[in-house]
Amino acid sequence: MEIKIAVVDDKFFLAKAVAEKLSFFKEFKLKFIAENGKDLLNNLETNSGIHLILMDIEMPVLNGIEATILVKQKYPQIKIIMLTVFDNDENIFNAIKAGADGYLLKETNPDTLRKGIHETLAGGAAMNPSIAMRTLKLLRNPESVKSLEAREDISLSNREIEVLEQLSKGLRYTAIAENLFLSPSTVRKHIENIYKKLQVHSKLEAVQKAKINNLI
Amino acid sequence: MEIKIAVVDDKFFLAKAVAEKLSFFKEFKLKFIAENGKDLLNNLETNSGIHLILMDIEMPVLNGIEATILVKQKYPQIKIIMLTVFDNDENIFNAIKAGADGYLLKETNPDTLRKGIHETLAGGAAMNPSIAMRTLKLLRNPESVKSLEAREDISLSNREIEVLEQLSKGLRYTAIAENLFLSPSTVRKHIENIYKKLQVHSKLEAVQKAKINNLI
DNA sequence: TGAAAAATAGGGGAAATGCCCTATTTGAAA
DNA sequence: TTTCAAATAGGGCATTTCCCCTATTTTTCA
Repeated sequence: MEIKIAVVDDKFFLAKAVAEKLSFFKEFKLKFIAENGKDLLNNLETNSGIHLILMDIEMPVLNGIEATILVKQKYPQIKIIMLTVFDNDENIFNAIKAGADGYLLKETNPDTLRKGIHETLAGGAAMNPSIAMRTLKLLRNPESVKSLEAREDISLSNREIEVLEQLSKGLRYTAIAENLFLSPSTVRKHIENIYKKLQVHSKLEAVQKAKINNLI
Repeated sequence: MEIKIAVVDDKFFLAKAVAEKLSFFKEFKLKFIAENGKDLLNNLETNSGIHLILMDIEMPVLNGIEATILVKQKYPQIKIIMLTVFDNDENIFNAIKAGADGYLLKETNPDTLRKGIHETLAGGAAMNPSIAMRTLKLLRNPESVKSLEAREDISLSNREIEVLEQLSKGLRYTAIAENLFLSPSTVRKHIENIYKKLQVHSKLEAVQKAKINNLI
């Protein structure tokens, strides 16, 4: 069966790149490219039978989140996969709330995109693993959802996040050192640095701040 | 690098099937197969350096959810992928809350399993699309989550809850004493009692358990 | 009213934490 | 290729926490 697809993106070259990825597979029929949400809605009125939309988020006139809400309202049968360069929590969460059926990054290779489309049409959700992990963290931490706007710009190293994760379970420095094959001194050092970056002064405060910012 | 894996499943033939899937790939080293959560924990004590656990859910003695909580508490660096035949919302949600890094179905083919393991070790989450869709629905519907929460029967006095609330903000005993017009000794005493009731041994654990059980 | 539970208060000691200090190695970026 | 951030490791010390112990007063409720 021929799968009818629409692409929504205001950046011409990016839309072109997506179109090319689709063209590798003969089961996909690209029906149109819309420049923004408004343009998409207009096209949908004349162009019936679209199965799936690949939607960018950042767009003028009507952005991808708003467009998703409107499309799902009017044509709930149409599947929507967000396809964007950005993967911040706020975008991910808003897209999910808006009713998106998947969330992939632009860098996704043609084969993964193809697989994602088929899975989505089969009733599943297409997500790349790092985004899947973000959704799991959001689910674990209802608090973090409430404060999406109040995020600070905190950059911890991978090692620091590992240590913080251990800390968050209530482990002592010695236990953390054993788990990560480090000396307790190193663990202490990492924790000192974490405290400075987060501007806190105890385990508990560190863990809470980390959770609000979806670091762990 | 060699990836050290443990499999946990009480059904011998199913465990065998998973082991065989892993054996197709030379980067995986199956360190042991445990029959249940208890057996897993025993094995982990002598067998250090495990990178990832493939865990069944339905098991006698200590099920996959409980085992995940305990493993993550003691060895947060170990990644856990649930590998089960059932995919009801309650299992999925509880597994995520317990700290699972992924959720795949037993029917998963060797190649997908391999990909999932690598993605998980790279910090992503392995999920099959139908399960990803379930998590999206859970995120959209915070209400649906509430009914799934597994709560223990813990009864704290009002005063204890007050103290716990202060504790959860990261305050020291002396600060809590001042806020509640108590002597530090009394605060200490309350906290001791709280720890006994919650069966924990530190501020952080107490606060987490209290949150899970909606006490604060 | 009498017993039980909760709240109050304190002592003491071992362990853990938080915060200074220095120092080497390594890997990435400029 | 140099320079800088990150990761590693350790010493020292004041403070805090955690876990025992006992003890009195207040509240609840059976």
